[in-house]
Amino acid sequence: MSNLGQKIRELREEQNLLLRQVAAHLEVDTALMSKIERGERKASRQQVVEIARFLKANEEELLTLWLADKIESTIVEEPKVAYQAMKIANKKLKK
Amino acid sequence: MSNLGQKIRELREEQNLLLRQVAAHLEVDTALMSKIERGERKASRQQVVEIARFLKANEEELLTLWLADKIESTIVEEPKVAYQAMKIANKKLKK
DNA sequence: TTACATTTGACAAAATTTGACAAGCCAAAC
DNA sequence: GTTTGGCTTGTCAAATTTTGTCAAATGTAA
Repeated sequence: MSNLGQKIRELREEQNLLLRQVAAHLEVDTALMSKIERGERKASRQQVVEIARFLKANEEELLTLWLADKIESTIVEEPKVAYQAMKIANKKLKK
Repeated sequence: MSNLGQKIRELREEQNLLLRQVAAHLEVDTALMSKIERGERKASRQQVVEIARFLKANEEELLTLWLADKIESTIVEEPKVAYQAMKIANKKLKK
């Protein structure tokens, strides 16, 4: 399960909401919502924003998890050089 | 200029090679090679491997720069949460 | 069994990426 | 000032990847 998906599921279950209800608010199929929670599909940025609103979560926090997922899926194929590449990217970030 | 592109250009110029010559070895258009060096197009993984061979460079080093470029382009749109997301991704990496 | 929530697989539609081609720019040589 | 050669740029079609739906399957509680 992805960082974001896990968080969404937690929030949703805490509030006793159904996948169907969250999906309805995003105007997407329930199946897609299921996939997003399980990390089988990535949510779009706009979807993350809407999910945050609907689940009364901190938007920035969800966006952080969403971006972390993206980074993870970028590096996962290159474990050998991932760490070093992260270091380089991080350096640029600080500028 | 991208991390990888800059490195490729340095290597190529050190060896007094023309874009056209490197392009020929990859069997791509010179224009594409130019774009790769300037970071306007991403090289494929296989292309990076071939470039390393042709320019007698360390393959792992070039792959590192190539991955760093990918990470950078992933995070650049979300500067606000990028640092924190990197931290999360990095944590996962260590496992 | 029924009813309902979630998951799965297959697929079409949509979006993004890739690379070629042609035309353009620039400097050096003539 | 024209030609030459290397590099760059814009555009576009093709290829690839991603997205989201639908139908069917699975799970689950009553």
